[in-house]
Parts: sequence; C-alpha cells; structure tokens
Amino acid sequence: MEAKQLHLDGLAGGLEKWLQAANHPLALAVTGCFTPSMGDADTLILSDGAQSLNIDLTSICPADEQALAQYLAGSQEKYVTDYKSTWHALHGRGLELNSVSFDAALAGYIARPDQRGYSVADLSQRWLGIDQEPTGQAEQTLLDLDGLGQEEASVDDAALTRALVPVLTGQLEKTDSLQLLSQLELPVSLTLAHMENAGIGVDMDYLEQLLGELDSRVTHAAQNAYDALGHTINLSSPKQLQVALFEELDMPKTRKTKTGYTTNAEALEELYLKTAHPFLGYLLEHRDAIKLRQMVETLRKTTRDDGRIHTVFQQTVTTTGRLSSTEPNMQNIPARSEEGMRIRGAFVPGEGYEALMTADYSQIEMRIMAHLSKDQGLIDAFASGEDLHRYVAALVHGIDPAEVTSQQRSHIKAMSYGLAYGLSTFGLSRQLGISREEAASLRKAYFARFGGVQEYLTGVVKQARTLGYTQTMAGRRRYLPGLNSDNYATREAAERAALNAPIQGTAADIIKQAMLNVEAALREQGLASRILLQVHDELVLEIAPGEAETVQQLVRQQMESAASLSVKLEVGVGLGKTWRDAAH
DNA sequence: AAATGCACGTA
DNA sequence: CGTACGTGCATTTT
Repeated sequence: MEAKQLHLDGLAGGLEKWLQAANHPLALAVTGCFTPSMGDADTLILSDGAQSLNIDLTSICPADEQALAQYLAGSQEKYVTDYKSTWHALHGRGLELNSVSFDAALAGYIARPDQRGYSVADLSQRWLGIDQEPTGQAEQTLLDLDGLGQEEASVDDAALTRALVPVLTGQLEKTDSLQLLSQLELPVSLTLAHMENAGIGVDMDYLEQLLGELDSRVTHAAQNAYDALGHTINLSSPKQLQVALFEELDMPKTRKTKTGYTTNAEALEELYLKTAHPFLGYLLEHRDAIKLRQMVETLRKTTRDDGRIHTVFQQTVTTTGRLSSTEPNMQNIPARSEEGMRIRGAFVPGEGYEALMTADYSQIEMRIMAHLSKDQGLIDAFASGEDLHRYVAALVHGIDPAEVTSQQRSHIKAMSYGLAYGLSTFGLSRQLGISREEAASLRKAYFARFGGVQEYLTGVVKQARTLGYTQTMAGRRRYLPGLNSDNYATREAAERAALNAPIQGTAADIIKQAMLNVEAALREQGLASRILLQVHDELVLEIAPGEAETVQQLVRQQMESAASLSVKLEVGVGLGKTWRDAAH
C-alpha cells in the first residue's frame, strides 16, 4: 500500500497544518461543500452514529483541531486519489460527510450526463460562467499532497463549490433529478467504494503460467507468419500489413478506412476464403494471442501486494448511466471464446472466502423493451416460459415453436437485439449474411406481430425530438441535440442513440438499485459475503464459507425485486472456485 | 509529449 | 449503414 499522508486543504487549511505537524496517517481532502437537501454549506459534519462532529470551516479554532484529532484517532487508514475517493474515504469508515466536491461532480453529471468534465473548474465554467484555470486544475489541487501554494487555489475551489450548490440544486429540481442523485447515485457511490476497496483475488501462479503459454503462442505465430511472407514485419502495424497484403501479395482490396484499407479480423477472414494464403491464418493467430497476452500482462501488473486487483468504477463517464471500469477495465475480461475464458480462471476467492458467485439478469434489455413498449405479444412471450427467441420466431413465422429451425431462431435473436440500438436492414443483412430484401421482409414480419415495439421505438425518437432528451425509468435524462442537426449522419446517429438510451439506461438504473438491495440485505443478515464487481447486467460476489446457499437466494431475491416491470426479472446464478467456473 | 487512428475485448 | 465503454500499439502532430 502507498504511504499515507494527511491532507486537508481549502477552508480547512488550518486543520491541514495541524494534522501535518501531527504526522497523522490518514489522507483526507475536503475542498468545498455541496448538500442538495440541506444547508450549512460551510460546515463539515462527521458522524458515525455514536458521536458527531461539526466544524465551521470558515473559522477553524484550536478546539476544532483537537476534536477532529480525537475523532480520527481510531479510524483505519485510507488514501485519496480523486473526488470520489475523498467521499469514499470518509464513508468507508462509517462516517458521513455532507459536503464535498464529489457531490457537486455527481450533481453536475446528473444534470447533464452528455457532457464530460466534472471537476470544480469545469462545473464552475459551465454553470457559473467563471473561467478558471484550464481543466485539471482542481484535481491537481486535490492530488498535490505536498504542493506549495495550493491553499489559495483550494480556497477558490471551495468557494466555487459552495457557489455551485444553489445552481446545481436548482437544476436538479428543475429536471426532477434530485431523487436520482440522492437516492440512487450517491448511495451507489458508497457501494462502489466498498467494491473497489475489496478488489478481486488473483491466482498469480495460474496467471504467470498462462502468460508463458501465450508468450510461446505469440512467438510461434509470428515466426510462421514471417516464414509465410518471406520476411519479417511488424504484425501490429496496420500500415505495414497493408503493404504486405495489398502490394506484395496483391490481395483484393478490403473496405476502406481513413488511412487505407482495413486489416481487421473480419476482413482477414474474408481474404483467407478468397486466397487461402497461410500468412493470414498466422496473422490472425498472432492477433488473438498477442491480445490475450497483453491483457494477462496488464492484469499481472495491476495486481496489488494484497494479491488482488482493485479496479476503479467510474460513475460520471457514460451518457446512458452505465458504470465504466478502469485501471484495469474489469468489464471487458474475455467471456466468449474458450481461450479467453481461461483468463477468468485466474480470478479466485481470497483468504476467508470459499467461492465466487455470478448473478446476471437474463435478457434484461428485451424485458425492459417489453415493459416500456407494453407490447402484449412480447409480454406474453416472457410469461410463456418458452425460450424467448424460439417463441418470437414462432410468432413471426406463424409456426409452432417446436418447428422453429436454429437458423430462424438465431436470425430472430439478432433482429431482437438489433432493435435496441437501431440496427438497419442493411446492417441486419450484413450480419446475417442474407440479402437486404430478406432482411427487410424479416423486419416487416417482425413488426407485424410486435407492433407495439415498433410504435414504442418511433415514439421514443419523436418524444426525444420534442423534449430534447430521453428518459429512463429512474428519470435519468440524456440530451440529444444531434436530433435536430442539419447533417444526415449526425441526425441518424442521434436517433439510434435515442432508441438505445432509455433501454440501456433503465437496465443501468435497475442493476444499481439491485446493488444497493443486495449490499443492504447482506449486511442486515450479518453475512460476510460481498459484492466485488458489476459488469452491466451481472454482479460478481465473493462467498464466505457456508454462505453460498443463503447468498444465492438473497441475491436472486434482491435482484429480481429491484424493479417492478410488467414482465418478470429473471436472474441466473453460478457458483465456482474461479470466475470462469462461476459462469454458467 | 500529446493526439489520432485502428483494432478488439465486454454488455 | 450498430448502442455503450477502455486499452494498447503504431503513427502523426505539436
């Protein structure tokens, strides 16, 4: 773990000096105050249930310093890396702090999730019209634990944050978003802090063995590729590949990109069918192996001394309300290929735990579509208990579910999923390898049976054009100025985004609520099992000895009741010694 | 050193 | 001509 330093800046500068002198191990940064529901923006309130401490940040006195020192004395160590962690650092110790700039950052995000940049400087510029330093200044102030001259800048941050309070509060009220912030996002932030602090266990021996294997795969594939080509090139350079493929080997040209011709996997597969040149096979093998190798290496490097990976969940990044994950990204660990799944085998329960559990929503976006569209056919499809795509295919083709061929089922499956992100008949035909006419008639047949879905989708876009934004079930908005663009491509892209945002966003609302429910229920029942990861429609939990059965029931119950839709929410649960084994 | 483009992993 | 992301590498720009 990193060395701990204490840091209080801004209006608490007096405290900072005192605590530095006392060489206190806790890192803590407070720059300003934002309380959407209560006032007292100048007061720092620490409370752990047994006692609370109020400090007037505008007039720190020695008595305040004494009280805070006493208060902090028993707390466990934390470190601060950004606004969220500032907030987490306090909440993670069972304290409540009503008034840090993290709240302002989240409030700014809720007010306009389509815009990026939620530092105090960004927010002040946007909402107060105050041009401060270029972006990044505010974070640097927080991060610069040893910095000189930070006090003055920090005072500005604090003052700006306080000035933001009424503006952002008003904005949240105006957009009916205060509840979304206070009842969902701020509580979820605490859950995320717990998950990040917990991290996920890594089997380092397994990972290193995997790395060795992949290394040799990379080496062999590269050597074979060079032999097939007759000389060495940088296989990772699209530019050099283009020379080799389209000039030396004189292969047919692929789809154009801005800088030449694509060399992506799909195009290479096609070239292989046309030319059967062995170089292409080795190149694809090299691509695959080097990608996996690089990913394993990243995981190895980011595993901390405690043998665990502590990802960071970003809460103010996506336009739809989903989380994202960085350092490393734990939401794109391979799951589809057999080879890729081996990476999931590296994630294991840590000491004091006996298993990992995955719990994922089954077809949550289609269920949300059924609910939002009120399409009786789709609602019945889910109520029937029949396999969804088989059932839908049977209706579309007017046959018995038992007569549906596997191709019919897969085509309908692609069509259904495509609806949620505005897939065109052109795109559908390309994806399924059928003609545009066939794709168009499939779409027509589909909407003949599921007219409610079509009406819903066109209605979403129409409403978004009128209002300027879409909305999720929890009231999360996405603004789409592109809907009125003069540019055809821009407008079309905005329409697809408008189709997708309420569906993807509502799924995000639901799983966030589920995370709160699950965590609360685990705590309530005194269980030691805990949530480690969220992957959009899936939770990964670490299971304490003897708790598997109880937790399985609890998780399923809490996730299924996170929202009340006109179709049932179904949750699949898997248990295993590794993340791979816990998948199902 | 920073920005851009391509490729590719996830839901 | 398919929504939402993050990361790494090569290459280009500053």
